[in-house]
Amino acid sequence: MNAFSILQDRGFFYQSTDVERLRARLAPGQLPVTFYVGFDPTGSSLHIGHLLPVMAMRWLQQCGHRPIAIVGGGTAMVGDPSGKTEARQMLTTDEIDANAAAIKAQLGRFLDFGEGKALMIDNAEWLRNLKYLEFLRDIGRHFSVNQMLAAESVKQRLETGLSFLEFNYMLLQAYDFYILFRDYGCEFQLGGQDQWGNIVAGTGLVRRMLGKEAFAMTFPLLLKSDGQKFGKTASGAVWLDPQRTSPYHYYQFWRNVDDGEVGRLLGFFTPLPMDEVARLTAPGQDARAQNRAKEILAFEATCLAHGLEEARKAWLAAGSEFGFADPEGVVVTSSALRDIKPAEAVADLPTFTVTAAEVAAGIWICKLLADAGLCASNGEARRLIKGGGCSLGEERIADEKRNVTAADFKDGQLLLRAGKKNLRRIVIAG
RNA sequence: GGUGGGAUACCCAAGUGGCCAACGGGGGCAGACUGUAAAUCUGCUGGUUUUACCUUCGAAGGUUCGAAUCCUUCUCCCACCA
Repeated sequence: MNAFSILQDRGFFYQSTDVERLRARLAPGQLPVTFYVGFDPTGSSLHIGHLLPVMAMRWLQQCGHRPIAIVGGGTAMVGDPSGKTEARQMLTTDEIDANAAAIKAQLGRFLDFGEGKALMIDNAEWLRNLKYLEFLRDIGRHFSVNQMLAAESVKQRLETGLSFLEFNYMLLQAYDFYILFRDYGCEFQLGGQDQWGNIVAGTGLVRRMLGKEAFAMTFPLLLKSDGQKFGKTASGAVWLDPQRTSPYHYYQFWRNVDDGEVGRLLGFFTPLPMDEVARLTAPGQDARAQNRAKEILAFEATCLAHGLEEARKAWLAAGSEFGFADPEGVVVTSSALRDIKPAEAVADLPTFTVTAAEVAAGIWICKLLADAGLCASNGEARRLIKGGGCSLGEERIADEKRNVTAADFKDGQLLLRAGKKNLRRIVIAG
């Protein structure tokens, strides 16, 4: 199938250069296309907000095309002004290098970095050693300041101020594309909708410098139906790094998306065929079907990010905690989830260990909530209890001075809840 | 370079000597209702050993019985002028 059609059907297409030529270039039977997407190494982990391009790369790779992930070690030193109202803080080269390494490891879960199949390149390779005068003469001459000023991303920043350093970002990104085209045969760049100006600057530079045609495409901005940014929760971003966001919480993030989002998200973040997605999310479904669709979304997304085993554990843990949407397997799906039965459920809940001595002495409930990571402080734990949001096993806790003792444990364990969705299994060590 | 304005908690934003741990809104968390959804209503939203104390209103000093509020210096941002 034409990679272009796949991206379009699944909702990845926002805008591109010449649609028909791009579709023709990506058609089966043509030579594989080398394409690239840039990632900012400004953090040490990707989060859900980065995932849309990653999934698009995955589809393209599966159609036989070759992805290049550019980790912008060079451009990160400048900072992209697009979509930001303020200048970004600077990172040291050491920080950038460490972040780039971490990001590569995460991308490896989604892309096949096998021999010749995909590349990960740090643009610091060519950017850090640029000679200013040469760059101005060879590259700068191809850019019209008038045009740059007209770019939407620059316009916005003209309101609040834009340093010359940031203004140069577009040239650097265009230069990346030129180098990749020249040295790696990369003819296609993808990016977020806010990158459009930077990306077409690149295709323009390639045309002027090399007289060749390069392609560009952008993804839609992913927002929740209420206009909020997607992928943020109370605790901040939802990370791919299991140290920051556990597979269980990762699963839960997807499990709890708004009803209206499920279809779109299944298209973006799971490999399920689109006709199945349409069927799963057809209008007028009952609660079981809607929740099953969310389970499938969460399961598949977790499977990609953390692997089948973690996804299975997350599904079982969440299901044994909140109930399974479709325990009989009535809803038809091609997802591997259909082969996992709730009967296997052995609750694999986040666990916190206390010592026998602590239990013997009695543990203050607020301290336990805080230590177990359910509350940020004792004070927050107090407020939680005052608000009626804490329970121990089946018992709602009303007394903020209560101590947890051996009598509260059953078979050496105890379920401590903060709200409906956060809990810890408390076990006694030894 | 000159002149004026600004910096308050996660974000926006009041407060211009004691009633300020600091109005209000957003966001978030929790409770009720539900389907682990949305919408709605309610409570909470600096820390601690919680009727009290401690730290916080850009940074550092100072005045005062007492400062987010007054003074000095510094840093950063914005506007206008050059």
